[in-house]
Parts: sequence; C-alpha cells; structure tokens
Amino acid sequence: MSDVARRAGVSLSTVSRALRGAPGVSPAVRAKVARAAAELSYVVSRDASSLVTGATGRVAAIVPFLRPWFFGAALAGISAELRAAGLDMLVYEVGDAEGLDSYVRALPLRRNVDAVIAVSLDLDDRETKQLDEIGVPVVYCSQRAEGRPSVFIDNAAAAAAATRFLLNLGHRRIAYVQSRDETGFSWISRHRRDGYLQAMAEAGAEAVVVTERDGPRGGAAAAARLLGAPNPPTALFAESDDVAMGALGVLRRSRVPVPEAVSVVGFDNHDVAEVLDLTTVAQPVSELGAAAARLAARLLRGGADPAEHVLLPTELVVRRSASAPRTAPGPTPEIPTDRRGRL
Amino acid sequence: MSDVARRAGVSLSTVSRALRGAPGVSPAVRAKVARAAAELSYVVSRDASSLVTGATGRVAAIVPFLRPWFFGAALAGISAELRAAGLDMLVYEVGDAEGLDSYVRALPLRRNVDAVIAVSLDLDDRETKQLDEIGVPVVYCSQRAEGRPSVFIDNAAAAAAATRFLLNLGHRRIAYVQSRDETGFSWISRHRRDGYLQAMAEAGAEAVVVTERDGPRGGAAAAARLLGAPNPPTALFAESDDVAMGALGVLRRSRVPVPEAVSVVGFDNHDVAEVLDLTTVAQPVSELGAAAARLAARLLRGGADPAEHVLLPTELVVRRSASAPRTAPGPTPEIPTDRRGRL
DNA sequence: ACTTGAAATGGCAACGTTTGCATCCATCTG
DNA sequence: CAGATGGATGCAAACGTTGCCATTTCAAGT
Repeated sequence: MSDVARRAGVSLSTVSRALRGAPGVSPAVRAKVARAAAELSYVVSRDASSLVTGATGRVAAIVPFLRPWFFGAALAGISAELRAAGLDMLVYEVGDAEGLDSYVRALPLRRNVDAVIAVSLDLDDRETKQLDEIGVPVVYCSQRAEGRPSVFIDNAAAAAAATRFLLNLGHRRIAYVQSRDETGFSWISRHRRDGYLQAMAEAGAEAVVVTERDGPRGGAAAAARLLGAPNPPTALFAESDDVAMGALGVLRRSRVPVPEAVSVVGFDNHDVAEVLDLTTVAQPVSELGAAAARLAARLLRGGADPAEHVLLPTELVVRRSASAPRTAPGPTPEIPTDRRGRL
Repeated sequence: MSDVARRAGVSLSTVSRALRGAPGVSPAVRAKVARAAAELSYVVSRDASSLVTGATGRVAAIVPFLRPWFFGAALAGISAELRAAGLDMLVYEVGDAEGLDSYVRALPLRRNVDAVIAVSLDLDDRETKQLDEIGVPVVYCSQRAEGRPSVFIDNAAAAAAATRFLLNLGHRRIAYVQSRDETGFSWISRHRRDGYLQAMAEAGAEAVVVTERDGPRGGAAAAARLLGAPNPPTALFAESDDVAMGALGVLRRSRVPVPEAVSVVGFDNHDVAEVLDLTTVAQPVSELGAAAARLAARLLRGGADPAEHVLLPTELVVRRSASAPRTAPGPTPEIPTDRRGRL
C-alpha cells in the first residue's frame, strides 16, 4: 500500500480511505489513488484489515456432504448473496455427526470467520450449544433452530399435502420411505414423516413406514421390499428425490408400470426429477441458501433480529409418476397396454 | 494470545512456539500452554499469522457453476485433501466466461489465498495468462493447461473408446450430442467430440454432430431433432450424462425403447446414471479434485514441478442403455416385445 | 569449581492495514 | 479583514501474530 501511496503522492491514510470509498477524500485524489493502485495491480490484504477492524470478510458454510445435489444448489444461493455483500465463502464438509463433533470441538472458525451458515446439519441440543460457543453468529439453513436465526420450509405441512394428494387420487395403501444414515434419523426426514403420518391418520388410512439407507440405493432397497409385501402399496412417498429415483429404477427394471401399478412421489425437485417425470414437492433450495446468506449479512451489519425465522414456501410439482390407482387392484401388477398410448 | 501467556505463566513467544508445535519448547511448558489455551478456548488468528508469515492458509477453488453434480463431486475431493493439508477452501462461482473475466480482473485473490484451483474453467490463452497474474500458483483441474500444473483425463481417447464400443456392437449411425453454452464450445466437449470424430472416421462411418444447449434440456432437444431426421441414428453418444438423461427422458416419453430402438451412451457416471441404467464413460471426478488439491499443497511446500501434469484413467461402465442395434433397422422404430423379457 | 555449549525462554521489531486526532488550507460569515 | 467553519490530508498508535536475537538455565566436560 505504501507503494501506491508513493506513486499517488499521498499518505497511507489517504490511500486507505480512497480505496475503501471512505468519506473525506477529494474526487481528484480518489481517482489518482485508484489509478496508481490499478497500475500496480494492488489489492488490499484482507488479513491486515481484519487485524485492525476485527472483521474477516469471510463466512463459513458448513455442509454435511458436498456431493448431493441439494448442497450444490444451496451453496449456489449462498455464494451469490455473499458475494453481493462483499463476503467470501469458506466451505467445510463435515460429514456425519461425529465429524461435525470433532470439527466443532477444534473451533477452527473461532476468530477466522464473521459468521457461520450451517446447512441442513441436523444438530441436537448439545451440538447447537457447541456451535453457539464459536463466538460468531450462526445461521441455520434448511433447519429450524429455536431462538436462533434460521431459514427453512415447513417439511411436515408439505409432506402432509403430498400425502393428501395421493389420498385424494384414491390411494389408500401409501408407504413412506425414509432413510437412516449412520448417525440416526435426520431432522428433516423426521418432520416429513410426521406430516405423512398425520395426513394418513386424518384419512383413517394405515401408515406404512419403511426405513432403508440413504440415497438411490436405499430407495431401490425399499422398492424391492415393498414389492415383496403381502399386500403391496399402490403408492410410494419418498423422503427425497434421490430415494424416489432409486425406487423408480427398481420399478422400471421390474417392469412395474409407473404410475399405473405404483405411483411415486418424491421431495426436493431435483434437477433430474423433471427428466424422470417424477411428481415431487419442490422446495426453493438455492433460495434457502440465499436467504440464509442475506440473513447472515444483515446480522453482521447489526440490523437483524438474532432469532429471526424465515419460512419459505413449497409447491407440489405434478408430473406423471403419480396418478389415480387402478380401480381393480390385484396383488400381481399387470403390464397395461401402454403401446396404445392410453395413459 | 497474551491471555494464554499470562495464564500459563510464560511469554508470548513461547506460547506461539508451543501452539505451533515449533521446536525449542520443553514438554512441560508445551502441555501447560495447551491446557491454558483449551481453558480459554483460544485459537490463533490466522489473519495475524498471515500478516507476518505471508501465507494465508487458504486456497481458492473457482468453479463456473455450483449446481451441476460434477462440481459438487470435484469440490468434495478438493475439500478433503485441503483439509488434510491444513488448508481452508474458499469457493467462488464465477459463471460464464464473462463473469470469470470481470472476476479475474478484480484480482480479489491477489494476496488473499496461497493458491488457486481452477475447476473445468475452459479458458483461452488470454484468460490463462490473466490467471497467471494473480501472483499465486494456479492448478488446473479437469483441464489441461500447457506449462502449468494440471489434472485431467484423456477426453478424446475416452470418447473414442466409447464410440468404438458402439461401432463394435454394430452401430453405424451414431450421433454425437454436444452443448453450446452462451460462451461457445467448451474445451472438454471439444475434445470428446474430436475423439468421437476420429473413431467414426477410422471406421469409415459418417459422423453426425448435433449441438443444443447444455444440460438435460439440450439433450431433450437433441433427441427430438434426431427422431425427426430422415434416417435417424441407432445410437446417441452424449457429451455428458446430464445431456444423455435429457435424451432418455424424451425417448421414454415417446415410447422409443432404449436400447432396442436407440442406444444411449453418456459421459461422467453421474450419481443418477446407475438408476437410469445409463451406459457411460466414468471419470473419477472427486479424485480429479483430490489430485489437484494435493498438487496445490505440494506446490506450496515447494516440492512440486510447477508444470506437472496428472492424467487420470477413465472407464466405460456398461449398463443397459446401449446394446447391439436391431438387425433389420427401419425408419420407423417398432416397439419390441419387451414383455417377454427378451433383452 | 569453572568453562562450555545447547536447550529453553523472553524481548522486541515487524507485518499491512485502519482510525482517532492533529494539522492545514480554503471558503464563508459578520 | 479577522475569525469561524469544515473538508482534506497526514501522523502515529494500535491490531495479534511470528521470528530474530539476546538472555537465562542447566548439565556435562574439564
């Protein structure tokens, strides 16, 4: 910076003020400084600034995993908003609860970020309190944390609506497919299941919940299990599109026509759901991230309620993987004459 | 840090040395300092360290987009390796070439990261030179940059092999589906197309290249166009699984049986490819990222050739979306009697 | 006992910024 | 025309580390 000062013929303070757009610099000098900085391709060192201002200009996004579609979409929203606020995004993949635990205990974020955005982390009380200790504001994304800033959807209501959609189509035997990862049930799936259970109970229908591992593999396993049941369901409601897609794969390979023999509904509106004609509950994933990032930025500016909750809407996207059940259902699904084009 | 020093009853220098594991500290003192730091839940400020050491402990990963499956997988690999090296990962989504341009011009990385990993950025010479100006080592991931450290696969060879696979099955009319984003052809697609063209030429088969927009939508459009051709191809080789999945969607909705009437081959081995039974060229995406991160870390330690190239292998994953063509091909594809289970 | 050397520790300057305060100068007011 | 006002600018002290150098301590060798 002193190089820039020398080149522009002014003092360090003036350069600092000019480059930050701080008031108290004449337009002429400001331009001169800008030119000198450009000529030297100089940029301020955030580290040095942080040292005196105390702000790092960085926000950490903590995700359990990086590969699933959901997190890429969420990070895209976060990234865009953070950049608009002039903040950089650090990304940490913490894995399961155990990984998170060891991660949080090490407190590497302590004085190295201004805020943390925890994406879909499924924390229990103890872990939430641990995060409080980091010493910077934590915004919860795709997750409701009482008394703390969070952005989320109403998973229970959305799942109930999707379930009622199937019920209203005439389905009675609707199975819910949930995943159990190594670390127990996830917060999100729990809520979706509760919505399903409630809708089923209200309709007087018998609930069937099958639990398999996460992802398409789990969905495949669940479909296999349900096809082997004495009285197989006419509809599957999967915790996520990933799971639903696994089930669709098994059904297709088994030549069980969807939706004629079995209807399938997912959750997320995954990018691939459209291609698969999967009826699903769409949630605004990127917007979830964006809202969390905006909330974090507002928190840093001091203009936000530190316990603000943002509820985002969901929408049932009706495609062709779910329809009214066959009127005369039998235990052995027949192949309908779909070559006639009769849906 | 002075708090820790006071509590441990030693000087600042000693605390600094003890906490960094530097030599010249007695085990007793080291333990005492560690305890004091833990009691105060103190962690060193990287910013302050950076100021004097000149190293930031941060590496930037620049990706064009965050949503596609590919980048999540790549970032997962990068993240894991960087963490193993004690480095933090900053992620920037730069969008298309124009976004990258304005981004690089602003040089925000200049003195704020130790290295940059450019993931699948499709840069021309001018842009590559621009990146050189950042002043920190740049590692190219999923992209070959002459004279610069890069990690990549042999796209042309892999595409040629996939094309020959179709040729050897008996296909002659094989179309290649490529995408054109707003910024022109991508580097990667170009190479894959070249491999396809070469294999077709060697077999004396006529090449057909269709260009549509990127992603499943583009694949859908391409499939629609090919179905409307006078002599439609018996096989589609798509630039990526995303594109292939779009094509599969159109074919399924149109009741064109895959692979009986049309074989489809993709590229990437997307997580969903397995569920869709998509035959595809698998590339080790996470490993691509991991290798790039390792290379970056090695570069920072000074123990790497600054022009090192890492070539990773690909593998043709044969599933059920591609098979030998029907022996008596006709212009109007018939529905084969697939209910008999005859593949 | 005295020297020698190595290991452990402390003191202090420096890293590149920001910011409060002092200073300077030009313009406006009475 | 003197004095007040206020904007532009410079000076210097921090911020929390690290790393060089000096000092102390202690054990071993004479």
